[in-house]
Amino acid sequence: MHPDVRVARRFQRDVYTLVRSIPVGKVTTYGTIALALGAPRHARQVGQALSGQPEYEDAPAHRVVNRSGVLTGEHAFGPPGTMRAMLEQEGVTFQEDGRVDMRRHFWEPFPLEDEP
DNA sequence: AGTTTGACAGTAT
DNA sequence: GATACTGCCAAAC
Repeated sequence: MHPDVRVARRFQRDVYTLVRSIPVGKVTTYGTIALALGAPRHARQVGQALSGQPEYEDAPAHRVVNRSGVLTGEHAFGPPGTMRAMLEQEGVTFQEDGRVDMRRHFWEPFPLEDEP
C-alpha cells in the first residue's frame, strides 16, 4: 500500500476520533476539524472522510456542519430533514432560515495530540 | 495523464 | 449580512 494512501487513512481515523468527541447538543465545522488536526487546508477532505465513514467507526457525523451552520451533509442521512431531526433530538436549535444557531451550539475542539 | 467533482472556506464587493 | 469568485486537494472518471 502506498505511503500517501496510508497518511490519508490516518487522517480519516483522526477525523472520526475527533468527531466522536463532539458533545451531544453541540456541532462543529469541517474547517475547524481540519484545523484541529493540523491540516488547515483540508476541510473538504474532512467531508470526504465522513462521507465514506465505515459503520464500525460510529462517529456522530450529523454534528458536523459547514461554516455558516448549513447542513451540507444532509443527503447522507436518508430522507430530507433526517439530519436536522437528529440534531433537534439532541437539543440543537435552528434559526428561521434553517441554519444551526452557531452562537449557541458551536463547539471548539481541543487540538488532537499527534499520533506515532 | 488530464479533467471533473465535492458533506469547504477565505476574501472581496 | 449575502453573493460571487477564487483557492484548495483527494477521489473518481
